[in-house]
Amino acid sequence: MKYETRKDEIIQTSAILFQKKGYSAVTMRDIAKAMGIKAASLYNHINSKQEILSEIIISLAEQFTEQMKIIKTSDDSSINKLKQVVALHVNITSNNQFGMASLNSDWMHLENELEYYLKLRKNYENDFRSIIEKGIQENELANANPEVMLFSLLSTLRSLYIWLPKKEDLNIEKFITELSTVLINGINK
Amino acid sequence: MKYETRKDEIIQTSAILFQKKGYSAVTMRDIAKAMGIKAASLYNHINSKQEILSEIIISLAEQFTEQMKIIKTSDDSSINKLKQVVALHVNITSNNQFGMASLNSDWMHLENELEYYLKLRKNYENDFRSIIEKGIQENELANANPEVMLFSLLSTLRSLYIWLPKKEDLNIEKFITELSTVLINGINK
DNA sequence: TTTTTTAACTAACAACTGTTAGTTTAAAGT
DNA sequence: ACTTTAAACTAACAGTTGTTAGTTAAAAAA
Repeated sequence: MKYETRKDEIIQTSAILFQKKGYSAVTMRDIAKAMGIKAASLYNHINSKQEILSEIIISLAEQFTEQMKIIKTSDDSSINKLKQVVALHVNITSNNQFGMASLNSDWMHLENELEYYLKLRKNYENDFRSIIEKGIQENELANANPEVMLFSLLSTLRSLYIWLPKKEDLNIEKFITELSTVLINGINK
Repeated sequence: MKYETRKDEIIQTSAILFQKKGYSAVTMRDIAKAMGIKAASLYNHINSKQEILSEIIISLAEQFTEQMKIIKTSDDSSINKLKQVVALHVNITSNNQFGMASLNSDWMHLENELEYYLKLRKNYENDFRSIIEKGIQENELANANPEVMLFSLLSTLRSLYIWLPKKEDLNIEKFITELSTVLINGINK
């Protein structure tokens, strides 16, 4: 069986559609059609369109938060922690190709859960920033503007959902190594 | 006068709204309300909602394409060309904060102009890739995967529209230097 | 002064939106 | 055999959508 429950199937089908056109441009009739049923039938399994979006985004955001907490509290070097963050993004993204598009592009359409999402994101960014700042303090990272570093790293990691699907025959482990190298050592000779 | 024409005012007002909620979630009534007129009055100046999106996106995409052509055909070093590309993105983004959100998030809602937009983007990416590949060939850049380099650089530059507005009192020239340094030399000590 | 143009307005349209109510069918549980 | 549940259906709702038609008032051009 491909899906655990019918609700799960609705959520994953919706994620595919949301990724193509965005949450607002996808109708309940679009989702239903993709599943071969009528729009009203969706409501036997979910309570609202909004709930579908929440389920997609919040579960992903929580995965990031949980894993970041583990990385943050380990006693690895800053560089190693950053490598683990790269691996975290690549792994979650490659397993949730479609949902990551909603996380990045449709979070503002959350209603009840918007505040909670923003809290999770803020915490995540703060943890990320702490790792970088500690690395600079301890002379492990270059003495550059930590905000610029954070921006650059996070932008690349957040865009993975656009790029990973294009590379069908990708060796994930190799890619994590290559990406870490470029992000940490730059592109200079 | 803040706007050259009333049409220009509609386009710039729309860009602000599109940036917050995305093209599909913004209605003609929203745009009209933001301008203090009725939705039907917009049609004295523009032909369709679609036209507003096209005007925002295509003019920006053409700016990138034109400037890239100039950078590409100069006889600078690869590193200097890349620094110029960084400056190009920072400058266009800081002058078109809101429009850049549409360019990055709403291009798929283009209709007649979608094909043209995709052509411009493909050309731009190809030029970018050529600069990187030449840099590697001539031993100016690290011998890493050029696709990963391109992905990393482009992701960061395309996300500028999210970050620049947050830094109100930003020295643009200084930021271009800092960002170039991080992108080219990485974050390692 | 008269005419034309500009740019707003009201009213309405047909299509589409998320969602609800009530019904039907078949499988599962007793 | 009977009852309950799961999951589909049809029909409809009230509100919203982009857009058009026709009108009005004031400014610009003649």
